[in-house]
Amino acid sequence: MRPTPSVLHLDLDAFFASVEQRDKPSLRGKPVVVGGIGGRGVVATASYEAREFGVRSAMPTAEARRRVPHAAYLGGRFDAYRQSSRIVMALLHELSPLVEPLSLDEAFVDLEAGGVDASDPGVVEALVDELRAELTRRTEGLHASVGVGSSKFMAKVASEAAKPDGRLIVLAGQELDVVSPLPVRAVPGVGPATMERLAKLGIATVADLQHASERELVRELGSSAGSSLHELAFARDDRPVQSTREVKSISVEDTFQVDVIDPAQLAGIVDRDAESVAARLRRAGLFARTITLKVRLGDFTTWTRSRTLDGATDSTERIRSVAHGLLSDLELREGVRLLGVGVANFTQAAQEELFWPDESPAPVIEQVVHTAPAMRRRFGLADQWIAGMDVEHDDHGRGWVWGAGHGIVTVRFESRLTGVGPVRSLAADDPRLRAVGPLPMTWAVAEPSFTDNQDADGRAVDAQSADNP
DNA sequence: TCTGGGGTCCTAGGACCC
DNA sequence: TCTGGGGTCCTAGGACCC
Repeated sequence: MRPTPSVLHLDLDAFFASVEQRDKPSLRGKPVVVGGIGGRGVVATASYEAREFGVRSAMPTAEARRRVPHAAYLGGRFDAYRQSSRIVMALLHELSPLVEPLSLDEAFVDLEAGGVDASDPGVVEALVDELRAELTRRTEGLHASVGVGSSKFMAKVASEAAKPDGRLIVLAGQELDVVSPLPVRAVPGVGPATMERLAKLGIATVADLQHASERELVRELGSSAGSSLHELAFARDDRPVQSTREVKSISVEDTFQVDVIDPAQLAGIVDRDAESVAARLRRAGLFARTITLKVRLGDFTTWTRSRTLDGATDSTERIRSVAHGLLSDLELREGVRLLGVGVANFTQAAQEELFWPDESPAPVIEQVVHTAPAMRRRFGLADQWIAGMDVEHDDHGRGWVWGAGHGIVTVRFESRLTGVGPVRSLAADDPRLRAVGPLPMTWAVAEPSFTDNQDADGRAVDAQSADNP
């Protein structure tokens, strides 16, 4: 804990949904849900209008549709989110060289490292107000909540309390007043399972947590969670803001619209996943020793099987062959809901083994019928028009896909720079209609070059963005 | 209502070595 | 001969986060 509130946490409000409302004038003030829009999708972000109906992140989209049938359901445009995220991160870098992105829409900033006089509350208040106003200007209408405190924990708790579109600066000495009345669930790291265990001990609030002994917490939650929770209960937290973090793993997984039973089809999916993971590994200039296969069955039972090699590899063939070996060791009699391949245990240099041990050879796939939407998109087989995506028409200009099916695609022709535009239905194979990228922002931030990417590879944000659809 | 995809960190048990 | 303790590596699963 620092003697002054010099850690800042910024969180963009309803980020994905807000970008959609900014770029789609007809959706402003309306319920918008961004996430998986297939039968097995979940909500990534709901606009505040949708939240009024009880729609929440991680809720099955089917449930959201039941609650708000009239909301706009959009598949997400990660290029657009990344574009705005870069503007925000660049703005934060103007405050301090020490910025730690947690995701596209969240970051910590070390104000002390930026030379800010955090001992003067007036200085911090003015800085945060200017930051939020400038953020809204540069992103052309997004809003952020900002918390400032004497540690990462306090800053995060403060920004959460400030939501939406607010700011809270917790002065040194006020920490316990802010933290004590909170439910334990508000402490980062306390999820449903931990909350249940604490409830059994009669602990519901942070104040309750303060009265529990560290020994009791460690006995119930294990040494790591137990002692860290005991510290956080008193707002003690000395974790530094870290601008770079090493990537520890890379993975790809797909949930299928319908469970897959056909072994040849499963093998084909493992093939594609292994290829995609190997490509990302090479792009990052890394070599992996551990390869993991993940399988989820129809009843949600989840298995992972992994193998650690003597050497480190970035070879598609090697990863494919190990993943196939792991798959064939499983006895799959039921349908598979999810399949994925991951790599971990990285080194910076190849340490290829001279000989590969005998593994089950990768089966020859004659014909693979991919059912996952991501897979179909990759193959351009179907789902050409996904709700929410940016399109351009030779005659009607820029717009976005409102819906598609039965050979028809419905487009609303509008953009961030127009008013609410008209809706037109077109033939799905209209040659004058094509998918396009997001409209450039006036406040442009250069996309990180390939070299920059490698340098910044430590950051989870970059690892995530590498292969998003 | 029926549960995404990308990650990180932790735990526990077994193998193995000294 | 039975009995160690500590450290490291690997595997599997689980909790959590956005």
